[in-house]
Amino acid sequence: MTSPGESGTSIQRPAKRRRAATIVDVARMAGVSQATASRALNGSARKVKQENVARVLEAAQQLNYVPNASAQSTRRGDRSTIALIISEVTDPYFSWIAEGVIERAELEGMHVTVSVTKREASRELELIRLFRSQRSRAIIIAGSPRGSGEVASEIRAELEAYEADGGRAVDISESGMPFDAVELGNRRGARALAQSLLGLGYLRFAVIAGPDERGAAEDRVLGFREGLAAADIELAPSQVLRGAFSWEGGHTVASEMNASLIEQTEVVFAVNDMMALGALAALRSRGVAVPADVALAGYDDVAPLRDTVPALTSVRIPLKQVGAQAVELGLSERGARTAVRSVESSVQLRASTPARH
Amino acid sequence: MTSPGESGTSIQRPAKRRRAATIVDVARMAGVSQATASRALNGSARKVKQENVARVLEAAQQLNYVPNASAQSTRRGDRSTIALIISEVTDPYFSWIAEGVIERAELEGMHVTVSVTKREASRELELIRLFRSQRSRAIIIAGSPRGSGEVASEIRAELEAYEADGGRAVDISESGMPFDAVELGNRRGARALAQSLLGLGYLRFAVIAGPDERGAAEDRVLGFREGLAAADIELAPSQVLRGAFSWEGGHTVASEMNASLIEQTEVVFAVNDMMALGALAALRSRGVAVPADVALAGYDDVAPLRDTVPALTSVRIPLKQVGAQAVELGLSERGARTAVRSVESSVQLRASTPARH
DNA sequence: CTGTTAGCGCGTTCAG
DNA sequence: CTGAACGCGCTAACAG
Repeated sequence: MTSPGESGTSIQRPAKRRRAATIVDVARMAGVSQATASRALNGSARKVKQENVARVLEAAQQLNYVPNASAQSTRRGDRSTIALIISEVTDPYFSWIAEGVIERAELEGMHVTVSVTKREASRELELIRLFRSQRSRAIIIAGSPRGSGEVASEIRAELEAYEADGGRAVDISESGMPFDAVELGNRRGARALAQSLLGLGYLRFAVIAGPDERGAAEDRVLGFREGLAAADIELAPSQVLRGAFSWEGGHTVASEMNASLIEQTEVVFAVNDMMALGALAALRSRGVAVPADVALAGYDDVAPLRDTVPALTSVRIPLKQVGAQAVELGLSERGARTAVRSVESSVQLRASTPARH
Repeated sequence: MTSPGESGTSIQRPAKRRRAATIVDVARMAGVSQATASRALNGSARKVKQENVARVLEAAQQLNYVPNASAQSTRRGDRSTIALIISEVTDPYFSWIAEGVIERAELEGMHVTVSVTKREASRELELIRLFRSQRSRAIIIAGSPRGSGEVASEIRAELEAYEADGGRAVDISESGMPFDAVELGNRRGARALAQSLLGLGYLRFAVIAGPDERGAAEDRVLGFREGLAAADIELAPSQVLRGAFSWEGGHTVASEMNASLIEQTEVVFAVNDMMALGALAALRSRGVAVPADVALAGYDDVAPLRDTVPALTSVRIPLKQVGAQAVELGLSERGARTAVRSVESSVQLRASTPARH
């Protein structure tokens, strides 16, 4: 909160009109009717005399005319923007999905508006309502925190209403909601990771999981459990630590992790890379060497985080592709049943989980 | 590109009406006039009988009514959303600014729509036009690539037109454009970094800069030069390497960096952290040890990138605060002159630049 | 307190 | 090919 601070050397600003030019102004200036102006500006079916087109375009240029998007879509019933709802902008998991969504949408000539829930279901509900009211073409939701509470069913109802009005909801997750979805294969990926780690000779595990048992991230815990079960290994409750889905979350969990638990653990699996990195930092500052004292694996395999030291074992998800597929679903014709796309993930073994002798 | 893939077990979707309910539907159902319905829904000045309010709300609920945002703003001339234009979503520099913008905007009850230029000026122009047409309350631009070309002046004209129509443009950078701005102190910060490095005993420098001499990042090169000049050290052209503003950019530059140049260099300054990390990875794979063989510094001090090994020296900018201030400017009354806010940055010396002997 | 009427800015019939 | 007139969904005047 700095003070207003008007810089002394700053530039004078030209003061002009206050109201934006409308198509009527353009028409008047061009000396044609408003209808003709409209036709000239957005090549309608009807033809307009070349000369008039030129005059209108000239006038528009002159007046710096831009159509009023609200009025336009009021009239046309437009649905020309895609809404993307994510939990957190600064989390690379979400920003890579966003990248994919934006790129693919642009290819289709659509614009994307990104908004953030901060993992609050109430905010998600509010946003869905907003986009419904804005007549967005599709609403893509990545990482909804909704479990089964009060708000959760309101959200579902809102999305159903949105679809009833002709919108398209696309879920990025594992959820069995009645909407189209892009599945990340979290469960399968985590199972594969567990098996890979077993293959490397690890036998004693701990998991750094999300704050509660809701959401798609929990599928990673589940899958990991299943993978271990194949070797008759179970995860005791004390071996599943919970924290926020962030660097800080992983850091906190690892900082507070019981020393004897660390002692007994050969490898820690954090359900996403950010948490893994937080844990890595915390372990390091506790004097616990990774991977010498304890190995570490993450999930998502987010690009710039790959080259930590030691390099982090993770499960790669083609996040950009996930975003792109969500757009494709959102733009496709809606069938009678929900459509599901899924992507392949792959275990990336690196230095943070060396083979155990 | 996966095939449509309709999952067999997927859920049946309820098919309903196709047109969204309007306020007329609500009014009819409640048995009141459309005007009363409007008043009941958004508590206007006039009072409405309690019973009617209840009937209207009930009907709205029943019909799953949501106001048509376009029609609403067509009528009210609304300006209730803030537009944020950034270069890249996946770059933490921008996503942290976005975080600040979104949080602060939410405090003011405004929504933010984020969009991305991919550093293409033409795309920036298109977006500004879009937001002008959408009557956004303010347009906040972070990291505009605009230099002085053809598009650059079009962009400027577009922004001026936008302001003439009552919008507010806010620039996040160092630019001397006639718009309000949040200054990052790039030049000052880079100068301070140079001086700190000199203080540590470094005498031979190289810089990894942006792809060209446009934009705010170039101020960092300039400031760095100024800092060195104080010790009578100049940066030869061969000591300024240019690459893309990304991990890949830094990686490429460092990969292709002349071996003898590395030999002669004591410390490399990359104009942002992402590039620094890319360079770090490249150097490492070339067998050049950091900081033993060459030291390394970045800029921005972006959060989750701090705990690399070695920890990266950088210049911290309070990015969230920058975003917040941009919102404050965008929402403030416009004065006759452009307003400028500035934030303090601070050099963070870490293991990647140890003191020399 | 309410209903009727008049626009907001635009695209689009329907006559010329 | 063009203009006059209408209506999208909504809010805000104006009369009751």
